[in-house]
Amino acid sequence: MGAKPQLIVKGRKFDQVLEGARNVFMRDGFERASVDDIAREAGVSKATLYAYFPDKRLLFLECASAECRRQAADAESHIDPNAPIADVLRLAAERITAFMLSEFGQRIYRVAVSESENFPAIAQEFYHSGPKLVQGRIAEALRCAVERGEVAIDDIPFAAAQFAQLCKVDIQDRLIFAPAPCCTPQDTTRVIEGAVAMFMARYGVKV
Amino acid sequence: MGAKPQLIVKGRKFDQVLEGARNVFMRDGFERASVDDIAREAGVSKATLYAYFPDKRLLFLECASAECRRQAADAESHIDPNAPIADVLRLAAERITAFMLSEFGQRIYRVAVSESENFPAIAQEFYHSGPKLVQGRIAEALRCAVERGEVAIDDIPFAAAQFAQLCKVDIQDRLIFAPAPCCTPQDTTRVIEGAVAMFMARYGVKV
DNA sequence: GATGTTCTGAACTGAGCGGTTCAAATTTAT
DNA sequence: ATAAATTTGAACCGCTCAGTTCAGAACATC
Repeated sequence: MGAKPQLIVKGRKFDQVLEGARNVFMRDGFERASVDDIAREAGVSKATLYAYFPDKRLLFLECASAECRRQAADAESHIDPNAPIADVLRLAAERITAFMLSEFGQRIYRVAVSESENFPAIAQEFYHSGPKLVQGRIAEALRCAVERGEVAIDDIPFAAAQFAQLCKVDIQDRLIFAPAPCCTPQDTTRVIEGAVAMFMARYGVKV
Repeated sequence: MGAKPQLIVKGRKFDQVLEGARNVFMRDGFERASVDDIAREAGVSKATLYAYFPDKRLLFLECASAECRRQAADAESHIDPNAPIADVLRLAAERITAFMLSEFGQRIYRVAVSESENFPAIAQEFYHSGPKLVQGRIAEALRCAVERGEVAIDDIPFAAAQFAQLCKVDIQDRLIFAPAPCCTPQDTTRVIEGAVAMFMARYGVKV
């Protein structure tokens, strides 16, 4: 049989550890997560865990980095640069709101904010593999649309940031601060349509 | 001499305790703040502290509530409902960005997010005495402007939320996630002017 | 099935923290 | 001055948690 792809990981349980840590850290944050809990969740002995990661902080850093990479990979959507810009924006808005509404999106944001002071490196990585990356994608699409003459924009990155921001209207704050059932699909749709309408009103070229 | 205003507080050191707790909680968050630290910061013995607040959580709740009230009081600015709406919005935007950029604004947001899961009541109070309140103020101003025929808006609260959101473009994320020197006054001005321009393009009535 | 590696489980250390206690000291009120 | 209320400091309890240790079991490899 063909040799299985031998990864650089030293032992069998490496991935289990990372997976378990991911769950617990995302659930409880860095401080409240206990190493014993992580070991239990990972189905691994504490000794094994410490064989791989001699320090809780290192384990957290590794997890957070992995999550950021995963997040960036998930954002790898193919944007059709030839579609009408309003459609492209609507699609982007749908992805942004969906991410915010997802369990994963909320948890990672919370953890990133909470630990941004103790782990500034992680905060930066999150920023670049999340908001900044999205902004860049939108900017690319806008650049195409400007060339096609659909929109007139002087500061493209800024306009992209404005649009991304408009997608969060009322959703982000309520998700974080208000109790659970706070964003109906209708709300989301209104935010998305509102964002597109506002953006086109500002930058759209009258036909 | 006239009797000093006797507050309902039982002892002399009550305010000291609250003040010290405020500082430490805002610096370290709930979990990382130690009661011994708070007592030291307040210049008060641990026994005294526990005489007033028999529980760390109660102390935190009291502090957070007080901060929310303070925050709401600070927002008590007089909006001239007869001024042109663009000017009103510009002023509101300046206040919003100034708050975000302030040390206080950043700390309270961070703490609110961090503790929103363990203290949902606090999170809600923060939301209502902060973002929600601001949104309400803007909505009022918009209502006047609609009556004057300066703008045409169907969903006023939503439009207010949109504007408030536009004031945070790129600032909020960078303040939280990126290292310190990240927002020049020029950046801020661009965000404010960009928000007003966009809002007026969408809702302004052509003269 | 022998050998070397990885994993286990459970006990242990040491430190920090929330919360308590109390006799003595200080402040305030009468 | 005296009595009552408040504050102090320091020791103390019980608990949790990060990190260590190690003899032996499970596993992989040849």
